[in-house]
Amino acid sequence: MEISFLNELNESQRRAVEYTSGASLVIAGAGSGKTRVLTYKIAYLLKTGMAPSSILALTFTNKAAREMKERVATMVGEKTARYLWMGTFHSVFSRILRSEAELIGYSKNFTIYDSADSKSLIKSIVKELKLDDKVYKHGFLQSRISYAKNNLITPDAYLANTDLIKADSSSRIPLMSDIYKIYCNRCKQADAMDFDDLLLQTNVLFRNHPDVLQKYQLRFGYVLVDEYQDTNFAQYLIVKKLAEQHEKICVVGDDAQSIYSFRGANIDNILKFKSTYQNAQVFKLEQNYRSTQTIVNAANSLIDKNAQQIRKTVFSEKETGRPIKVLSVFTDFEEGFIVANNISDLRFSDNYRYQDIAILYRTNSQSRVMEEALRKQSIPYRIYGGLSFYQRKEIKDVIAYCRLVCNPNDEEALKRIINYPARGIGDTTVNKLIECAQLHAVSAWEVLTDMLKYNLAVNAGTANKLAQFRSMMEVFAEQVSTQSAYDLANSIVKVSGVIADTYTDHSPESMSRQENVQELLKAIHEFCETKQSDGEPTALLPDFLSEVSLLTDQDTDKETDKDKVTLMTVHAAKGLEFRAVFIVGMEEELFPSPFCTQNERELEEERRLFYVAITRAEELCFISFAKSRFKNGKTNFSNPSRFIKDIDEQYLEIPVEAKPKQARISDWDNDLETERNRFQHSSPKPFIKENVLPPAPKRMMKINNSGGEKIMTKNATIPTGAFVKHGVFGIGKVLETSMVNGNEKADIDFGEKGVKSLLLKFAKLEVLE
DNA sequence: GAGGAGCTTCTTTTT
DNA sequence: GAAGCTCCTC
Repeated sequence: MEISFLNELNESQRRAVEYTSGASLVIAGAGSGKTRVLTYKIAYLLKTGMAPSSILALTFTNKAAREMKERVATMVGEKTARYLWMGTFHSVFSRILRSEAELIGYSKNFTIYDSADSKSLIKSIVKELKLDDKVYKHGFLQSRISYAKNNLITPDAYLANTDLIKADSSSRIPLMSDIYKIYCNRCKQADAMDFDDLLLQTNVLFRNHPDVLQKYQLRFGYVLVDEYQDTNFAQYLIVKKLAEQHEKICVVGDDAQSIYSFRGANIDNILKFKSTYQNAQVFKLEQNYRSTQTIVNAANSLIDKNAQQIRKTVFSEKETGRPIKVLSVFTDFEEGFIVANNISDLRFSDNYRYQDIAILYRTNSQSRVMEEALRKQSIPYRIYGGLSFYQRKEIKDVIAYCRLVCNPNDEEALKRIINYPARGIGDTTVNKLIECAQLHAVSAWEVLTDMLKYNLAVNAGTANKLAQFRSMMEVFAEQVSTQSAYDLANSIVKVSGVIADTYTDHSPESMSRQENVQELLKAIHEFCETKQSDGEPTALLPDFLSEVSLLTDQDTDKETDKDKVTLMTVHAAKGLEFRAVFIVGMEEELFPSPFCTQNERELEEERRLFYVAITRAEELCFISFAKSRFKNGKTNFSNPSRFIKDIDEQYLEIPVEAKPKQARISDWDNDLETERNRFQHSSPKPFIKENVLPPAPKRMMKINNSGGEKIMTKNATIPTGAFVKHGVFGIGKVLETSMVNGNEKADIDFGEKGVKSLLLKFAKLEVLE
């Protein structure tokens, strides 16, 4: 059959698209047209006679799914495309779980706990068990539970696993397995699944109900998976089971862009695909259509340092392009300033629009300095990540009401709103309520429905308040199946008093809370309208909730954000591309993250992360590092990231003094001094002001600021014999002071670190009185 | 039980 | 620097 759109593909892309007779793995280098292959393959399957409802295409983000659906729709028509099973793992399988929920002991309207809900539940369990929350840290417990679920280890299997039990007792958390078990029971009791459950319970469903598995095996004639390198064991197994019979499966990914192991992603899934599917065909897409040769080659030279990888030769036939510019700066403030300057330059002399430019960083907390610098220079920007719309307090409050109305057993929702707005039901009462519920092995709501029966020990006044709350919720609950989602949500915010609570004053904060609540109502309204125009029955509140719980920040993207610079983490940037990219904060202790330098495997993942960052750039890439950075309330000194050295120098433009030599600390101090001199002389204007410095702690006298302006005073002279504190060398004793070219110099004994000669003008010293 | 002051801790990436 | 927590007062 001649299908004309295949001519729009290169040879290897075309071969990957046309192979549909068995399992296939498409290794798609960065920028090699991965999404193109997926969409064309789906179009090809449709053109060759497959029904759209037989095609299952799984992605990791809603955005990727939406974009792919749109692209398929332009090729085969919207009418066909809408019947495709296309979405994230979590959304597709939550849909399947809802229709099969009763089989595994959940109800159709089960709640999805987000990670804040999980965290809160874990905290209360630790508290109820009267454990020390400094030993049993909720973050660690949460990741441990997530790890277990991702690897399909049930609480019983956990208990039987001697390795895990040993690890827990050596981490001094021997009760970990109990917490895990209680956590699962509580979720079940609340009729709630957390994110990991959506995958775990799907596996449970398929394992315990072979007929159900078979139904879906027959339904899905072809399975496609995007970003396969990011799948975890639970996802791997779901996919494997679904494709077991026919092996009509195509996975697409790039092992070099595997950056989600912290979420359980297992790079082995892609590395060992060929042994899972014996007859699998492998296609490699190696031509990069995105970036200049320099950027591709630089990225190749970096990733070459990783041992774990599927070797491939990514190449570009675009122009050579300019080298990657390395910017060495003194402070994080200067970094922001320089980046902002460069952005203005690009805009005026190289004709870049703001939307062509992105600033990428390792951690969200780095966005603040960048933001300030951009604002000072009136550069429009848009920050992705951080606190998303659905994580704001007022939004979570309203959603919690909705959740409780749809699922009265939802304990986390109940805890959140039982006393919001304040109605005199305090912590003591809530604790009693939950304790009582645990005692009788029922949900907290169940206790509320019959406080006498369960012997809830509260006084009459409190009992009355609880009863009032209960009847309010019952009135809402009665309307769940009759009122539209919008009408019900509207009466909830009015009757519950949430709206009134946001109108208490006229502060900007409460104004913005009002706006947000209105915005949410608008979103529910739009949701109902869309369903209606699709000819579906009236959208109910549970319908809205099932969609909203899997939305993320990126999905609330407004199209009104036109010409703005993009600020995001490198993780969030995966899959995106920009003409110019600034990768900031390329420092040790930051990128690679100090949590990931323990072993080679983690370090390689960080290197892949840097690889992802570089390959976002089409034309220009800038890498910057600061020698000092304000972090967690204090200034830290750091060295350039080891990863900069991993890039072949021929693709870099490095300022002389920033050449990464063996960064010995004693050399570093000299570098700092050179740098400070350079900075003082070349800086266009001093933008580091006194007030950006952290306040000097009591009993300490500040000798110097960090560069721009001299604030040293005569009486700041250090007496011989005084003890001083230095950011890098620690505490030392002043041996001698002298004047060098009009500058005061001190010889200081730092003990193990040796005796250093420092110019007081430059060295950041605190005198310990 | 509510709300605020002051202390401590803790820092990664997210469907 | 910010969020979370505890303790204190009303």
